[in-house]
Amino acid sequence: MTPELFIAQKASEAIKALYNADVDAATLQISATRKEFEGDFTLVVFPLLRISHSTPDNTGAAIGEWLGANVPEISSFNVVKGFLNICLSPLYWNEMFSSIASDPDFGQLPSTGRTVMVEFSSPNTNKPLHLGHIRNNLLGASVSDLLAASGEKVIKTTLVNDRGVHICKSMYAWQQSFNGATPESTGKKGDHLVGDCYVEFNNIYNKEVKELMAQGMSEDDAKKEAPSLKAVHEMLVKWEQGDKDVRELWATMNGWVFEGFDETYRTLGISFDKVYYEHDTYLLGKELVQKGLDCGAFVQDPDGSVWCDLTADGLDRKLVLRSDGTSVYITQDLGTAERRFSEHKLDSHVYVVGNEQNYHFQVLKLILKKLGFDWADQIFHLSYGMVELPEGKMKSREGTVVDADDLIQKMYEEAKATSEESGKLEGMSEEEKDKLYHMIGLGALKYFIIKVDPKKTMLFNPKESIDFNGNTGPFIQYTHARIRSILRKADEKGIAYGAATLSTDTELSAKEIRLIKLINTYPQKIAEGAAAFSPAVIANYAYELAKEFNQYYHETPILKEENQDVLKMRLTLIQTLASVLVKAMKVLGIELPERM
RNA sequence: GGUUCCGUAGCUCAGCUGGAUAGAGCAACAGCCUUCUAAGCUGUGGGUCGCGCGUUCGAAUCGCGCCGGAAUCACCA
Repeated sequence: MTPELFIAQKASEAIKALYNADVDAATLQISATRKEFEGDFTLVVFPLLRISHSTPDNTGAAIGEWLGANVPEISSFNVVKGFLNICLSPLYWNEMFSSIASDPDFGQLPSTGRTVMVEFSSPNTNKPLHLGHIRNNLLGASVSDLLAASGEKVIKTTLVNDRGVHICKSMYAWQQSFNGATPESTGKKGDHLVGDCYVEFNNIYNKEVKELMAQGMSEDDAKKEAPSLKAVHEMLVKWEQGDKDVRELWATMNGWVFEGFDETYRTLGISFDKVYYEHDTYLLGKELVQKGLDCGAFVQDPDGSVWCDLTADGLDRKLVLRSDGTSVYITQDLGTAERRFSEHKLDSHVYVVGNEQNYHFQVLKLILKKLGFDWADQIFHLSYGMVELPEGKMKSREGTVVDADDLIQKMYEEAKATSEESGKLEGMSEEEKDKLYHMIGLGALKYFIIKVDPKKTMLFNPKESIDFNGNTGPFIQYTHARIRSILRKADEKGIAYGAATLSTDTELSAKEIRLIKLINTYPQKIAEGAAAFSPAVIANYAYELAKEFNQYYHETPILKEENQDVLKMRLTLIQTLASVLVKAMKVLGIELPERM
């Protein structure tokens, strides 16, 4: 039980005894006492005045006195302007601390028995990953871990958009201008090579359009009549017909991209439990169109196209089947959702997709509801904002796109430079150092992105590289390294510590109680973060924890302590702190080093 | 025009299930390494929480209306 709940229950009893009124403990407002006042938790008494028919001060004092007299865990209280500040006894904190320290599963919430699928990443196979994809991937991976920590069974998945015009464009350009180039022959990562093809296609196309216009064609016509575009559409038709040559090239080039993506995923520490490919799923959903017509949710126009009318919900009419009988994007999404819920017996499904698709998901949910699926309400669109540069949006046309691989490499190099400058890594092997630089570089990048509320547009300034000081990943990594360093020294001296060594009457300082209180809120933070699908909650919590430790570190020379009980308590405290930091950062996909 | 989201210090961001004097980091300035790691710590300056009205004992937080910004509203995905 949390201390807040404990106090609320006791306060509820107090109100019953004093005023003979029944108040639900859950409705009482208990919060951590602000630093400048004395106390651990504060009960706001204003809402109780209607019951007490007295002044805030008198009501607070009356409840405080009752609590002091009847609850042994409450050692003292004071009332300031309608706020009842309550101090819990040292024994209470000692016992709480010891129970946290001895619980290896602390922070893992009990199983809910629910299964939730998280779809994220879902890349197109014509371009390498960029900064926007990184935000998607990091959010998806960490929200998955967050949900798992909150007791859900999580299935991580991605839907690879491996078919369509975009990949045909790359294929066409490759045939025209790349003379059989392969990742091996060029030494290029596969996704980058295919990305170059895509860029090349646009060059070819634009040149053709210009030429046609020079011959007197209007811009609109030229854009439609460019031979390269026609060739690409032919290619797409051939692909749909299963043409052997086209399919072969398609498979080869997609293969290159997948190899490239895999490498980036591996570096980022990202994996999936199940991968869907669009060429397998793009025909799904057509039977739902019939179902919609049958139940009257959809209507068919004279030209044969099928629509869902959402004007009553403040939206527009939405096409679900073209007049030629082929399906559109949303048709497929309807079908895949239905299949996933039935195949995996899902209780819920989270889609990590950028906010440019807010409308799409709004429509998707509504249509599924109209089709009578009761799980439609269990679909959540984790919508995240764009990553912008100081000069605005990233634009591939202007070459301002921040490439994922480049950025990761840059972070590695900066971590290396900073580490070497500090000169603390003597005696570490080159291999270990290399691993550490990756850990720090990635830690900085991941934390930088995850600490921001997902739904907000965030700014990335490539010139002012990501910081390693302050509210950053490396700061938390550094904090962990410091703690491990102290514990190593304690081990060398043969000092035993850990939950089993604790004695319950060891005196705790105010700072230590603060730390314990903060550690104790970790499970609540996990629950809160999971409910909001926001790993940012955990990131900012971890920072708070690390900062609190660093202050403690400076005012308390831990190893100089002579009282053995106090020494053990302190070592156990920082050990527990380190383990919570590790857990919290693991949710964010950030590793913590032993040294740095 | 419809829908959704954002607006907090010079900059990047927390805080938002209503509570006490709105917090961090960066940048600026001033201190602290013979001490368990200075990627740290301490201090100073910096705010009309976009604006207004309302609800309330109490509003950055909730409601309504403006203003500013973003995304989206394809027989594209």
